[in-house]
Amino acid sequence: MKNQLRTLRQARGWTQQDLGTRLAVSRQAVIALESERHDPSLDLAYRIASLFGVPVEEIFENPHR
Amino acid sequence: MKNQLRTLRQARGWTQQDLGTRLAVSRQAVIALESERHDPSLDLAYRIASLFGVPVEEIFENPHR
DNA sequence: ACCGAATGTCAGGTCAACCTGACATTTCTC
DNA sequence: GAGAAATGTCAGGTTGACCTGACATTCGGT
Repeated sequence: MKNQLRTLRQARGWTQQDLGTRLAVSRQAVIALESERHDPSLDLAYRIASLFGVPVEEIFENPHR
Repeated sequence: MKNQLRTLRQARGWTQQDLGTRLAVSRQAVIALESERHDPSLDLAYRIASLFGVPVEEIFENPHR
């Protein structure tokens, strides 16, 4: 699923480890999300959206319409 | 995670099987979601939101912030 | 009260989304 | 160019979100 995670992280000047810590996930999980090998759980998607202060749909593109 | 799935389904007059078919998931998956034993994947959450025509956050309550 | 439809539950399986730890490669800074 | 930091990759493990199939219970219509 296409997403804006790397863009948002870099805009904050955070490392992948920084982001992982703030989201309470591993660095490898951040890599997998940024490289679009994993979709986040809904709960993690909500944590990400809250952290960046934008709606989930602005970070993870809804592939259904 | 608290959600409005049962309310929305019943408002449409659909059975759990009807909803499962429209979402391409099993009837048992619908039961698990309605009874809040499972959170949906982000992709399924998007399918649900698109089916009912409302934002994801209106169906599944964001527990963060 | 009966019957069928709807709902709920249980057992057992698969797979993707997480995890840790280790190592390789790339990029930044001096 | 050397060292450190950041990024990427791999192996192997756990768990929850799905699956099917079977059976039990509850509800609605006649």
